Amino acid sequence: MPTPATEDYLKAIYKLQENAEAASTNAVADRMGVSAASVTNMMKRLSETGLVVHQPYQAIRLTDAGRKIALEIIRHHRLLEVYMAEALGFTWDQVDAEAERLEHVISEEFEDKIDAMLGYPTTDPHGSPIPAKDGSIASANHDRLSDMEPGRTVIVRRVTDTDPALLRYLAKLGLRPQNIVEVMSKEPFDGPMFLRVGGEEHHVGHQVARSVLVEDVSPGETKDEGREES
Amino acid sequence: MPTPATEDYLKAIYKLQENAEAASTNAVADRMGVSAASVTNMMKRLSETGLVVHQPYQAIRLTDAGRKIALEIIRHHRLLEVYMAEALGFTWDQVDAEAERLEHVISEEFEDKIDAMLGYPTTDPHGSPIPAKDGSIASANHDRLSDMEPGRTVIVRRVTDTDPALLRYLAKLGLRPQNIVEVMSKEPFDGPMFLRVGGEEHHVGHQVARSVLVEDVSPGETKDEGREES
DNA sequence: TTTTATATTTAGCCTTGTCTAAAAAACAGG
DNA sequence: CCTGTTTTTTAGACAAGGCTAAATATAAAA
Repeated sequence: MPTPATEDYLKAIYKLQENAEAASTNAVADRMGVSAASVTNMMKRLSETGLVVHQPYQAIRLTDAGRKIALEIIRHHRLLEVYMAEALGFTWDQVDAEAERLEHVISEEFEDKIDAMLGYPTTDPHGSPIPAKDGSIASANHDRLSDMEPGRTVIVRRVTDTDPALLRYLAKLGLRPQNIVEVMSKEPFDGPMFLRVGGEEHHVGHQVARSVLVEDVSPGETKDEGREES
Repeated sequence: MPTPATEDYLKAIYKLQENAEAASTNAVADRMGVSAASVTNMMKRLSETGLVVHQPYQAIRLTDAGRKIALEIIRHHRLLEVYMAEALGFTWDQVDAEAERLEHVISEEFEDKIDAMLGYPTTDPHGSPIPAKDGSIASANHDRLSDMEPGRTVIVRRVTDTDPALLRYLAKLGLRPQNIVEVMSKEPFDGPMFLRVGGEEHHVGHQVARSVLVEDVSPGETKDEGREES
């Protein structure tokens, strides 16, 4: 049985890889809020137990065993988020912090009970996919709102930030999964975007728009043919 | 913020004191499943942080600060037990083990939300009182079923064991809080009791009957006047 | 290609929580 | 009041996780 610390490291490495970033010692250290030396030390031990592969000075990779644990924890995390939002009335900015601690201690029965009670949800309140019990996970290839050109109409699919203040701001703007957004205009050099969301118009900064993933539903747009080279 | 281990020690000491037993090093070690040396070591540190008072070779006592933490954790534990039984469909033999881990990680918001959702319950599924937020706790002075004489009619108020197998056995017998029990007969020398519970008759051993706390409701019995010296 | 900057690892230390084995204190019986 | 038993504490070790400071690779720039 892995410790909470082990689970957190594996989760951090998984998320970096998922994000197509190299899981370097520093990247993991940043994400976890620990020193780089602590990461090196932990990687040595996780290598010995066969959860990661780490050659000195090279990127860290998860083994199948390591990935399995990471996905189990992410499953716990996201199911708990849905449960707390749906059943306990938590707001979407509160659920991450709470799930961060609960994810390490719930039993398989607990997981199964809330999963069934929620009707086997496939995404969490932020639109992130919930891994299945067998370790499979849906990987939607969404675009960033910040990359969308003026004139586009999109549906918000996912928000990739966990900062409660940012999430409250996004909720106020209506930038939540399933909501429709029209891109009115966009300033160059990573300037703000001008958006229409549910009848209201807002200017939002580039950093904010970067954390909002969307699906293009503009008239004439065919699914899955957006950014290929042609 | 106390660690889970600290919380567990304080809880164990609290329960011993509640049970009118001296919280000796050995008693705590037994209850926690650790060595006596570990307890001595931990008590030294908890003394330094002002959570217990421990003079070498003497019984351990909780300070006000220590008792406060113990009661907060017990509150978490019992609220979680009620919640899991009521809202998630766990059986009363499963809730203790699960709550044992969750009690250390839920936030105040989580606690408040389930408390409200449950309608501010005052006892857990085993009949144990739930401490209030201010640290007060109802102390009912119940008798042990094993001490009741033939002819008595009692109501089960509480079960003081957490072993799942025992709890399933008690449930099958109908020995659950609020159920009415008639003591038909009782063998001497800690022998078995013959009981009538909800139309059925059962022979139960002394150890089992000891863990069932009851309130005497026999005709002519006046409340709170049972075992005084007269 | 040499220098400089950045990333990573090593070395050494710390705290928490646990253990076993040995020493010491307390208790009980005669 | 001495002696054997039980309880408790001390001493010393260990594993998990974390840190800082110093050493060493690697990458970037001149």
